[in-house]
Amino acid sequence: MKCRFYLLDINEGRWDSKPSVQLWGLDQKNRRVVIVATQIAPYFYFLPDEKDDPAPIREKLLSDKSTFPKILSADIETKKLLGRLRTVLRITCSDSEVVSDYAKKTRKAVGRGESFEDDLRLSLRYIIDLMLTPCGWHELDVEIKKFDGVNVDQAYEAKTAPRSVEDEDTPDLRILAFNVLAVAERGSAKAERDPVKAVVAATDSGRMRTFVAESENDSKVLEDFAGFVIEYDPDIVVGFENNKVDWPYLIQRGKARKVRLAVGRDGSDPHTSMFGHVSVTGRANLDLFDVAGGIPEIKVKTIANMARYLQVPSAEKISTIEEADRYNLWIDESGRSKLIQYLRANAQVLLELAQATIQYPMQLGAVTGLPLDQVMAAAVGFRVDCYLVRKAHQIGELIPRRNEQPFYTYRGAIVLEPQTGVHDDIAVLDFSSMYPNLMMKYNLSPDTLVKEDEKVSKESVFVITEVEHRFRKEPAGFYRIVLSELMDQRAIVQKELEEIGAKSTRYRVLKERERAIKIITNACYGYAGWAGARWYVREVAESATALGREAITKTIQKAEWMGLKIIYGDTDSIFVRNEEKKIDQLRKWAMKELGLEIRIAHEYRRVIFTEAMKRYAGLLPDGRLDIVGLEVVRGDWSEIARQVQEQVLVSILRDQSVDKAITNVRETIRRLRNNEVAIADLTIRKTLLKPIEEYRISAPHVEVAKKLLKQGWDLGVGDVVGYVIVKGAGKLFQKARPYNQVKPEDVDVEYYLENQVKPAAMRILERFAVSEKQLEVNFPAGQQPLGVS
DNA sequence: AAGGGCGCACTTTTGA
DNA sequence: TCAAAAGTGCGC
Repeated sequence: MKCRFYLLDINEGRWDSKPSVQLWGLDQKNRRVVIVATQIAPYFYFLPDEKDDPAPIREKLLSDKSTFPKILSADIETKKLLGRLRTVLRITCSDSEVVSDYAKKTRKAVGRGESFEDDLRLSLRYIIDLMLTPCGWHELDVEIKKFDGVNVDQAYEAKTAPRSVEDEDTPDLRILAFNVLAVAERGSAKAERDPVKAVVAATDSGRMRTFVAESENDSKVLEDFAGFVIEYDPDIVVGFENNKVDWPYLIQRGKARKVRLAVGRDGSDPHTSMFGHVSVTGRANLDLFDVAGGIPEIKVKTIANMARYLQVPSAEKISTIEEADRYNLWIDESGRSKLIQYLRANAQVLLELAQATIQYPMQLGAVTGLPLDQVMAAAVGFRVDCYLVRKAHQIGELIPRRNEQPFYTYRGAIVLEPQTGVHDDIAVLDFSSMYPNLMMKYNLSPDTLVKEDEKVSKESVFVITEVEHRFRKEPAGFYRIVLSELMDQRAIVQKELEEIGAKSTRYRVLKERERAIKIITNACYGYAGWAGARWYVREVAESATALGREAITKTIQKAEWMGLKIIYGDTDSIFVRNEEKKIDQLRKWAMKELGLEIRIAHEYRRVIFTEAMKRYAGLLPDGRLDIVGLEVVRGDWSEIARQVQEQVLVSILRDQSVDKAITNVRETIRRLRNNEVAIADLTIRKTLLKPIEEYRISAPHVEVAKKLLKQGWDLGVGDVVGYVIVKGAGKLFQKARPYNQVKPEDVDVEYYLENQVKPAAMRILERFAVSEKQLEVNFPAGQQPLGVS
């Protein structure tokens, strides 16, 4: 019988002592299904040295039963290595576990030659071999089977290989959001010591369950929560930092209490898997923290900030309770109910956040080929990697291993010195997808790169000026193939988007697909220059930036020759006077001469530059401010400094009043001096970018982190440390305190005045001949003329 | 178990 | 006292 199913999760295992993969998903009747495929042959490729004949090697491997008892077959095939046809042995094994070991032993037995694709896991192997689409539909012939302990509506055994089919439907997925509460008198709760106090789960069917521990024994909470997951049987499980915090905590508590959290659809426990994420078999466990990570507008990644940014229905109901306050709330009866309310509100918001954002991970999964639960946990490089692995397989390219490579830096893009001051009516022009287009146009690719000593005719190659790298014009290189396909896909999506209404579900799906395609497209340049990439070729990235520099330089020359004054430029953009005719002419020229499309990214009614590159603020036609690079948009400045700078920018750009700006700054200074500014607005946040012990200097956030560690808090790489500067003698790092351990009267007001508020305000005001003295309250307000550009 | 790239501004510490 | 180094987070 036929089965059409939507692929939600995939895992590998053994079935009847054979390697197998399980495909978990939903069918068209919205039944939860699992399909077990056992007709799978794990394999790897062996590429003999060019001097060696593959046939005797084949015989040798097949006959050596003591070393290779699990080799099923060795077939001589033709594959490509960087575009060149090569004869390889495809060595098929009866067990996926031996693949990488056999690859090593083969290299040893033969003495020379290379192995390929022995590093691909069986589930990934299966996905790419059959071109399966995570979060997409598939069809195959199946036979109904009964599998013990598997909790689905229908289980099948695969009779044929599944094939991906076009289907616009998105099945009705059940979502469960959860969060876990554990408290400690001092510092972070530790799973080996502090039991779980409560778990709250909310479902998209409108159910909300609160499991509270009646005593120190949390066995029942764990059992009840697991029971609820199994009962509701969600397809998607979400939380916030659930990969790093909630699941690991529950898993460890489960071990301590000997309670099994058999929440997988096959009855298995949640377990840590690829990219440090937690996998729940048969479901997609998703961490909304990773989703927030992909939204740069959300500066401090918290549930509340994410909810506010996305404006989910319950965003207003959410509050924040500091981890440090939870213990005291818990031991008090009314505090406890407040805490439970907080958890419930969080769970509800998490659910809504999942509903609001789930399409993007789904589309990113479908585009890259990474399963839904892995795709957001994977860094950008690994998403590109997975996409390229699929495409390589498709065109018969051997997939190189990711290995440690020497690392070279190379020259990047051009940034222009800005014309300092205020400018009216400015257009920002940029090249659309500059690097991808240049990579395609000049066929920049690992397989088209001509080696230094190689002789080729001049006409057959592109020579990249300055860096002198050469790339064959024909045939199309790997990156050209991949990028063209991505660009084409995006164009198709964009065309359909234009045709359908903005309110339909389909529109939202396509919008997210477009975003996913764009992200992968734009990441290819960086990927090519990343030493950890499978297709790392410095020359490709180096040539792309060289061509980029050439393109923008030529454009600047042309613009200036046309009489268009350049105010500023960075990488692929130039800021010019908004003169429609000339801009139009420049666009036509760029299309013809450079083969690049120039678009007007946006227009500014006014824009202000300091002397610094990459820092400016512009007034958009609708009255909003576009603030770039300045303290306002930096997360490592106090809120008070950012606010004061934003007010200055608003006064100057929108109201065109320096006086008003000065008045605002004075008011902030007054509030500071009067201790009227909340500690939260004085907190400075910095991320720990490496292990504490590796820091060579004493920085404030590092010292505070050490202090917190001593107090029993868990802190490590990637965590953000919030601190406040207090009065006292010594270096700054000696005066930094954890933000929640500071009393208002201890704040070092002078520091905030001199090192936060004034510098942030003066950065802008000094352009208008305002002196620091004028910011002090006792100085009379004078008439300040607007600075001229 | 998990780095896309380089260019730049800016603050604070370090060490001569 | 001061330049260099360390460190962070941004722009594109």
